[in-house]
Amino acid sequence: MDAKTLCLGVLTLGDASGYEIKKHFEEGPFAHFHAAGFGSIYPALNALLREGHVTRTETTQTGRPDKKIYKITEAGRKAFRHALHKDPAPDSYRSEAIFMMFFSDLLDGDQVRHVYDEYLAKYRTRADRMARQDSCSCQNGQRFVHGLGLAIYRAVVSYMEQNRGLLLAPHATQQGGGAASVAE
Amino acid sequence: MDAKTLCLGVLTLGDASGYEIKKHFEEGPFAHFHAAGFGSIYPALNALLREGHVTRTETTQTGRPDKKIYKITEAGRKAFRHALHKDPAPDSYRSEAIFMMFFSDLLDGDQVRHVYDEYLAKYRTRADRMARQDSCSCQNGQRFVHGLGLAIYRAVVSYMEQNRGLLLAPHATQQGGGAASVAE
DNA sequence: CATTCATATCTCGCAGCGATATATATCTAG
DNA sequence: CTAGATATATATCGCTGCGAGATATGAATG
Repeated sequence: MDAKTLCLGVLTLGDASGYEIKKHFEEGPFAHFHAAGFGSIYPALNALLREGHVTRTETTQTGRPDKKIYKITEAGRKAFRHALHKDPAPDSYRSEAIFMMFFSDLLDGDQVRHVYDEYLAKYRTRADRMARQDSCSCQNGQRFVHGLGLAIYRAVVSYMEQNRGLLLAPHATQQGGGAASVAE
Repeated sequence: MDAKTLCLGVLTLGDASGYEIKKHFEEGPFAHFHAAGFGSIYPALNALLREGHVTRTETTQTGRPDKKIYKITEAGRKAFRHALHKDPAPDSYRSEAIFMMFFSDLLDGDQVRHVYDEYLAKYRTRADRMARQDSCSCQNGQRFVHGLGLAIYRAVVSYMEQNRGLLLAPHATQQGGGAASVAE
């Protein structure tokens, strides 16, 4: 699925600028299942404009830089629906943090603890934020995806809490404690 | 984390050819947390050879094409350990299937059912395979990562089974027949 | 008064994914 | 018995697109 299709998808939810589309991929409802950077979004929007799949309105703002609001056209909706009817590419997940934890025996204790703590904190924050967001979205697909994200985040948090001992020294589970043998 | 570091990581687990390294990323213990294609692996191995981080042994096989076995050097181990001490890049997860399910209201029922069924089947298979693999790996980091993968897959399967109704029409599950109201 | 942050658009280089080419032996189907 | 698929094995090429930076400005922070 290319960047154009992703942008069209966001635009079916409402008109937006390139900047807003990016934010959508960072904080929005499917932030957790896809990403896109400026380097893909802006070229994609220009291509969509050329193809007549979106229209562009330039809004002059006082103070702020000018905004270019993109709106999906009927042709765009049709193209998007068409793209959704192809077989989905397989999922791809990549996590450097987990790769590091896999090799925890090659790392010193402080680094493992650091990576573990940061990772758990990040997933806790996300789970909390998602739980608060609730399902303001009325559409079933959106509710389904939101719930799935939440379920995954909770599973990760729960597993990590219960298996901390596997990664971090078998002796002390305390963090404040006095670093007995671990000296640097 | 670049392809070179990923290859070094695999080679700390044992000598391997480029082909075997690829298989490692497809079926091995961290298959689920990273991927790499030939287009990244072979150039990476050549670069590592130039840098002295691996050595290469050409083995002539009868029948099969020649194999080039790569072995990590002391310098390579050091470089790998060094790379593991940098802050990990944030996770990235991309799933076209979930993106599609998000927009399930724009798709016709057959397509949604198709995507849902394929997706659930794939995750069930993976969860089963992982459960069977067990933790033959004695190292803690490997056990931790294996368990985490299993926990995530189980959470996905469980959530999807319980929330099938959100995506697929509330009335009928209609697989074959005329479909009354409640079939399941 | 300086700096950092948030809004906003856009380009460029480099990494790397997917597809393809090449070669061969075995396994499967017609 | 041959045709095609499958598995082993290496390698390159083009296109996509990510990350980093350039550019611009007002508002909040120090």
